[in-house]
Amino acid sequence: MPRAVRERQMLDAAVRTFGQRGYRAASMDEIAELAGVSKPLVYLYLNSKEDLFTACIRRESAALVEAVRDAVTPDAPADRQLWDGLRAFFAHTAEHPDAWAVLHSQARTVGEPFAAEVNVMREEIVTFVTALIAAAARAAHHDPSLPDREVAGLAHALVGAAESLAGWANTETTVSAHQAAATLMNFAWAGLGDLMEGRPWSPPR
Amino acid sequence: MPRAVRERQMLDAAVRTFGQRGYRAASMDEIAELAGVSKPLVYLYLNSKEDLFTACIRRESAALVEAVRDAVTPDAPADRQLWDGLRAFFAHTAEHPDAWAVLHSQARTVGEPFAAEVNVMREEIVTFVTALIAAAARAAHHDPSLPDREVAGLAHALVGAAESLAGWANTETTVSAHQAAATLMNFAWAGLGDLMEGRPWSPPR
Amino acid sequence: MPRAVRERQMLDAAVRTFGQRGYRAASMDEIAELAGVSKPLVYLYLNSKEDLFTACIRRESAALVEAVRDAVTPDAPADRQLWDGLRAFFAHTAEHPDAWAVLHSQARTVGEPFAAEVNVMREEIVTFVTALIAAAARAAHHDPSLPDREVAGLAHALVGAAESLAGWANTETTVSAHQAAATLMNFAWAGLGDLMEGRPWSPPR
Amino acid sequence: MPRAVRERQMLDAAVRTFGQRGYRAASMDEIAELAGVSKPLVYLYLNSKEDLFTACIRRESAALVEAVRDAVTPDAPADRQLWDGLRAFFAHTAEHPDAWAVLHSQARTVGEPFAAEVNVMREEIVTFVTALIAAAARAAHHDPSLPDREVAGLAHALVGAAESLAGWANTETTVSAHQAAATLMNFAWAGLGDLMEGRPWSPPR
DNA sequence: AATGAATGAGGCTTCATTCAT
DNA sequence: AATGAATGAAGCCTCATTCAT
Repeated sequence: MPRAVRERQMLDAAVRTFGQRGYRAASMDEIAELAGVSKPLVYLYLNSKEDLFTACIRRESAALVEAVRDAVTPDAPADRQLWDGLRAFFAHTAEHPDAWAVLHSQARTVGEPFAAEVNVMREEIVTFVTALIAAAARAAHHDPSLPDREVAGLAHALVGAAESLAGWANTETTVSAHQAAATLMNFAWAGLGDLMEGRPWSPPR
Repeated sequence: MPRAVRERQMLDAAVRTFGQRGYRAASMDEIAELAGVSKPLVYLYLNSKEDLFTACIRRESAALVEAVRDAVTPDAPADRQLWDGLRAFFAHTAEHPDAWAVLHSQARTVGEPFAAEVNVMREEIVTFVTALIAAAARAAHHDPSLPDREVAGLAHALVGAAESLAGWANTETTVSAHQAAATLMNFAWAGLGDLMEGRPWSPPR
Repeated sequence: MPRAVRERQMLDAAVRTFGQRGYRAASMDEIAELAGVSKPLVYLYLNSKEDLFTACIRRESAALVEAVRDAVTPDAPADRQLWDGLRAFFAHTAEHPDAWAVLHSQARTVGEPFAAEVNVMREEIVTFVTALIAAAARAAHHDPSLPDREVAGLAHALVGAAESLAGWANTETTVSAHQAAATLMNFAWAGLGDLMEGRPWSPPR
Repeated sequence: MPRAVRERQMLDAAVRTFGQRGYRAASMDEIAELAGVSKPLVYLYLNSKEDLFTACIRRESAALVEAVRDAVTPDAPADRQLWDGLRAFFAHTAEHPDAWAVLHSQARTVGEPFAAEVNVMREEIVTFVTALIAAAARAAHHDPSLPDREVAGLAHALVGAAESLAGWANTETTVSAHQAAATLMNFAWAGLGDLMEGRPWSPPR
């Protein structure tokens, strides 16, 4: 069996185990067994538990970013981009709950090297959202645009809300990616103030 | 030294260790040493690692809820209640970063009993926020108010955004509780749409 | 409360705990709690776990020997003495199962000092039975009596059978001390050979 | 070194250690060292202290039963079968004193699961002896044979006497298996009554 | 290309025992 | 006469990792 295939099997097993048990509680024994190979082979291909975990983070980070990026049309209006990206995000995390657990819950609780690894991706997304908000603000009004720090804070809030809703949507099995995205757009774009007045946000087109 | 005092020392040490290392990586040896007692005494007073962790969760949950509750004036307008509560929340999490790590990051990644323990508190807060939103909606417009599921989703998004910003404010040491709360009110109450148009939310009074 | 009374309570608790759990598995904590006193008091009165166990063995040895001795009439015929002694033995062990467990099962499995302690009593009984058999043999036939070694072996076999039956009678709750003693007299006095021929032993008088 | 060999070494060491120290006092460290392996290997092959002890009991039970069974000729007269079986029993227990200690002394004092384990074998032997006695009784006299309960009691007494004599023969190093068996046949078959009259049992053939 | 065999190190937990009052 | 507070030592068990084949 070619090396690339074996390696993918191992990563699959590792993501599943790390996602369900956590980094410390996951044992190399369990991962090797789930992958259907002997433990020494795991070490031969992936070096150590730390390296294996890092490999999981990298692969799943890339997959998630790619899923979101593929869904967004670069030149569309800001709320449209957000709407498309969020739907892709919720759909991907719902389809790969263990991968999402690795990225969101596990990697950030283990310690610096891994938290940093996952933050690379997170900041990438935050930067994307920051740019989106800034562009929309510039397009909408002429006056002094929002201060940078403020925009960064808003982007963080938006991303945090999305992450939180991803967990909620995974728990409440009746909530679809579409619904989660709609809720978040309402919340983030229209704002509670407008919603109170009966002015919800509505999907473009 | 009286039992109650010793017990508090142990819990302090445990919260700090669990918060920084995580449940699995924290060793009872380290906790005992940090508390300045021998390991058997920890077991005599707190039974087991699981019980110790549970005791940490309970104590810190109660402390956080109390801090928020004390800051909110029950009959004030909704946005005022939110504004006060958020400032208290960000202030408390900033002052007790290890406690916040235990509640937010660690407890939810270890397994069911602990996640459930912390979710009790979380749901308490979500319920409070849900009621706040629902009341504001009823007060503001005459039409049939927002559907329950929708309101719950909004509350989850708001709480999630707050949790996420707490982490951000802890990382970026220059962000104060006041600023974090202002950012979130802008985001959540005014909404990005209004912000784009130059209509930020401003603190009541 | 006078010291003698307290001490008896402690020994009662110790016999019960040692009998049920075994020497190693019994904890001083459990014994102290069962006795209704604090642990330091147990140490003040009885010095150490070893000493406590030794005290249990001595007390229960003496009680068992006394029960048997009191039941036997010194000048009665040999089989009558045996019959009376066995009934007393089975009755006592049935009434004090924990004490019997300490003497028979626990003390002999812990290690030399304790096994020796209980063997003092055992040899006392074996010696008594040996003398009984020897006397009976001398009284019955004129010729060269049985060799000493042989008589000692028989006494050991008899005592061993009795000990084993005591366990059996304690397990099978329907077997009374009287029945156990009758079974053993049949077995030991008449012998299987005679029993096969329909010549059982029958109680004197 | 192949697994089967290592496993036997471990069981040998375990039987010796458990037999001499008892279940609780025996440490896995000591067993591993005596077996010449590291502790984790013991756990890898035998799972836990409990499982290791159970494995010891099973192996030694089987060995003892096999030794006795191999020595008995199925269709021989009852006293001949008993005589052969007892010699094999005393010879085996004398050759494997630690194994005998595990089965007789240790396993029965630790707690239910183990006592039950060893009782399986014991009952097997008692059943065999019971059948032997019953057959002999039927063959010998025409009258209604002995009641079942009575026969079971006799078998228990016989087995108990044998067990006890095994300990005695192991202690008194000058007593051979042959002598022990002869003593017991005298005692059990002829009975003290006959012996008093100078009518000992004598070996068949 | 792959594995059966093996271990050093470390973690959770318990227990007999003492000290200061 | 009695105890609340405290610990050194030791035991069971698991795990990441390597070697020889």
